[in-house]
Amino acid sequence: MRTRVPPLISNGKAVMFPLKTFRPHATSRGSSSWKSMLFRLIEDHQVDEANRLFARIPSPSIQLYTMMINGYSRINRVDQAFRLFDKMPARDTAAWNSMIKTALGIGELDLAWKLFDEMPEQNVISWTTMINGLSQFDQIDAAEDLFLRMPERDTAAWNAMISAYCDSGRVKDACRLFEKMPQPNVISWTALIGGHDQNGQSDRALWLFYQLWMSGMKLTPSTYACVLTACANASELGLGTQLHSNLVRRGYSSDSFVSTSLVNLYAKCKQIEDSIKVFNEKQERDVVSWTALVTGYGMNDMHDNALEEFNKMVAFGIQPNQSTFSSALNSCCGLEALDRGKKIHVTTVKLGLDLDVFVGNSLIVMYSKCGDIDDSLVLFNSMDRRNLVTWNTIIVGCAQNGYTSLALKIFDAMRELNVQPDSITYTGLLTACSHSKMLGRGRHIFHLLQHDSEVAMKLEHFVCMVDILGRCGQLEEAEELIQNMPMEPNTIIWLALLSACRMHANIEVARRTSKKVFEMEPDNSAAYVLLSNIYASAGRWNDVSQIRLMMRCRGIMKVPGSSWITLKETRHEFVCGDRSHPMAMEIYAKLDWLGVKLKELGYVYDTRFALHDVDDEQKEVALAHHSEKLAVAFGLISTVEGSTIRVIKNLRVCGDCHSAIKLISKLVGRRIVLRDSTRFHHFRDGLCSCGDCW
DNA sequence: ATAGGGTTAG
Repeated sequence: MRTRVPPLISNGKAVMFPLKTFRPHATSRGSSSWKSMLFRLIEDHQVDEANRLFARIPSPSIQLYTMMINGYSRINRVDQAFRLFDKMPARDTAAWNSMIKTALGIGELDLAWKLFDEMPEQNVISWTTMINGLSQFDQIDAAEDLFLRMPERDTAAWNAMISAYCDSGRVKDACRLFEKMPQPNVISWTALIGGHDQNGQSDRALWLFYQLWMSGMKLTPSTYACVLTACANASELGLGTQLHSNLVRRGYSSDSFVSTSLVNLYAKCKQIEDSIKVFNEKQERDVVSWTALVTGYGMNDMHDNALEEFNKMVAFGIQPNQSTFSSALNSCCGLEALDRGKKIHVTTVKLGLDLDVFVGNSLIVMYSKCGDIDDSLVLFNSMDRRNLVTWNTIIVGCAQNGYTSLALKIFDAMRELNVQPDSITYTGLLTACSHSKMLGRGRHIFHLLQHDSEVAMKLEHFVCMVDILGRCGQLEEAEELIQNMPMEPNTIIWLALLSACRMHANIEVARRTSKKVFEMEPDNSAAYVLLSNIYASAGRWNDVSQIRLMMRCRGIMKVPGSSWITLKETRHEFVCGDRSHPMAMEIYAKLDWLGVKLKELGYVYDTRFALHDVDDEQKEVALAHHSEKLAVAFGLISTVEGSTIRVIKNLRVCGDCHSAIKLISKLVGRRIVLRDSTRFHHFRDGLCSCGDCW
C-alpha cells in the first residue's frame, strides 16, 4: 500500500497558529471531558464512533487531533490518519511524531524520513522513533548514525539503541552501550536480558538477571516475562518456579505476557501438567498463549493433544496465525498424519495464510515428512516468497525421498538467485548424494562446502561424506577422512563407516572401527549388531557367537524392528512374526498369497538378510514375516484398491523386504511409501525411488 | 489520557 504524501507536508514548513484563535469556547474542563470520552472509544477500537464524537467538538485541540490520528493509525487506517493531519489547523512536534510512527507502521521508510526532515523542530522522541524504525528495517548502521548525531539523549533513547543492537544480533555493542549509559533503568535491563536470550545466550541472560535482582530494582511484569522465557530456554526449571511464586506474591500472575511465559516455561521443561494448569487458570486465552500450549504438547510428544487443542482453539473462535499453524503442522509430522495435515492446509488457504513463507515452509515439511514429496514440490513451486529455510526444506525433503537430481537442480537454481546456502543446505545435499551413491557429485558438494567462507564445517558434514565414501566402497579413504578431520569423531561417524563395512564385507576395517565404538559407547547395540552381521555374512560363526556372548554379558538389548501404518487416526504396529493384531489371520493369509504370487514372478528370498536379526528364534520366520511385510499386508487388506499405502519402520528397511515390496507394488498396482529410520522409499510399478541404493 | 524505550508462542 502506497500512501500519497499530503500537500501540507510537501509544501515544506507548517505554520503554527495561536490556539486561541481556533477554539475560543473551549474551556479546560470541557476539553478534558471530550478527551476522556474520545480516549475510551479509541481504546475500545471504536474509531468510527470516536470520529463522530470528534466531529461534534467545536474547535478540537491539537491533542485531540493527535489522539484521533493515533486511533486511525493503530488500526491501520492510514489514509484517514493523513487526512486528519492535513486538516489540523496547527501541528506540534507530537503530531509530527505520530505521523512518523504511522509511516513506519506501513513500511514507508522514505515517507518517515521525509516527515522527519520536514518537521519544524525535532525532539528526542522524533529521533528515538526514527532509530526504532530504522532498526525494524534492518538498517542498524543508519540507526547507529542517528543515535550518535542526536543532540540530546534520554534513557529511552539509550534503550532504543540497546534494543536495536540486540535485534540485529550485536549483543556486544548493546552491552557496551549499557555500560556507558548514565541512568540504566529496569527497561534497559529487560532489553539487555531479552537480547541475550534471543541471541542464544540464555545463561548469560540469567546471569544478568542475577545482577538486576541484587541491585534491588523493582521488577515489572515485562521483566518477569522475559526472564521466564530465558529460564525456559536454559531449562532452568528451579529458578523459573521460584520466580513463579515470587510474581504471584507481587500480583503479576494475571498479566497476559507473564502467564504465557509460564505456559511456555513448564512445557519446555517437560512439566506439561503445570503448563496446562497455568493455561486453564489464565483469564483471557489469546492466540499466543493457546499457541504456546499447542507447541508445548508437541514438545512433549503429545501430538494428539496438540491437534485436539488446535481444534478447540478454532472452535472457540480464536483465529490461528502463522505460528499456530506451524506448531499444528509439526504435530501432524509427529503423527505421520497426512490426512489431518491436509485438513489444516485447507484451513490455511481459507485464511489466506498458505502463501505466508513460514506457513508454506511448515506445509512443505509436513508433506515431505509424511512421504508426499510431490505435493511438497507443488507447494514449493507455488510460493512467491521464499527464504533460506524454504530452500533447505525442499532440498532435505528431496534428499529424504530419493529425488537426488532434483535436489541438486534446486541447489543450482538457488545459487543462480544468489541465495547463500548454510550448513543445513550442505547437509541436505550430501545426504541426497549418499542416498543415491553419487560419489562424484558428493565430492563436488563437499569441495564447494570446504571453499564456502560463509559456512562453518560441522561434524555432520563429515558424517555425510564418510557415508558417501563408505557406500561407494572407498573405506580406506573414509577412515582417513575421519582421522584427519579437524574435530573429534563421535560414535555416529564410526557407525557410518561400520555400516559401510557391512555393505562391502570388509572385516579388517570393521574390526578397527567397532573397537572405537566399543571404547566410546560400550552400551551402543548398533555396533554389536553390525559387527556380528559382518561376521555372519563371512560365515565366521565363532566370532558371531562371541559377540552375542559379549552382548548378553553386558546386558545389551538390540532395538527390535517394528513397522506401523496409520489408518483413520489409529496406529497399527507390528513386530516380526507378530500375531497379536485382531486381523492376524487375514494378514497372514494375504502374506501367503503374496508369497505364492511373488514366486511365480521369479522372486527368491534373499537369505543374506535372515542374518539381520541377532535373536535366534526370529531367524527362520523372520524373512517372510518381517514387520514391514506385515504392515504392508495389513495395508493391502484394509484400504481401498489403488490407494497409496504408507508404512513407517523404526530401523532401516531390510534388503529382502525391499525387493519383495518392489514386486508387491507391481503385483497389486499400488504405490507404497515406506519411511525407514533414514529416508523414504517410494515403491511403484516394481521400482523404488531410491534406485536400490537403500 | 498527544509522541519514543522493555514483554508472551514459532
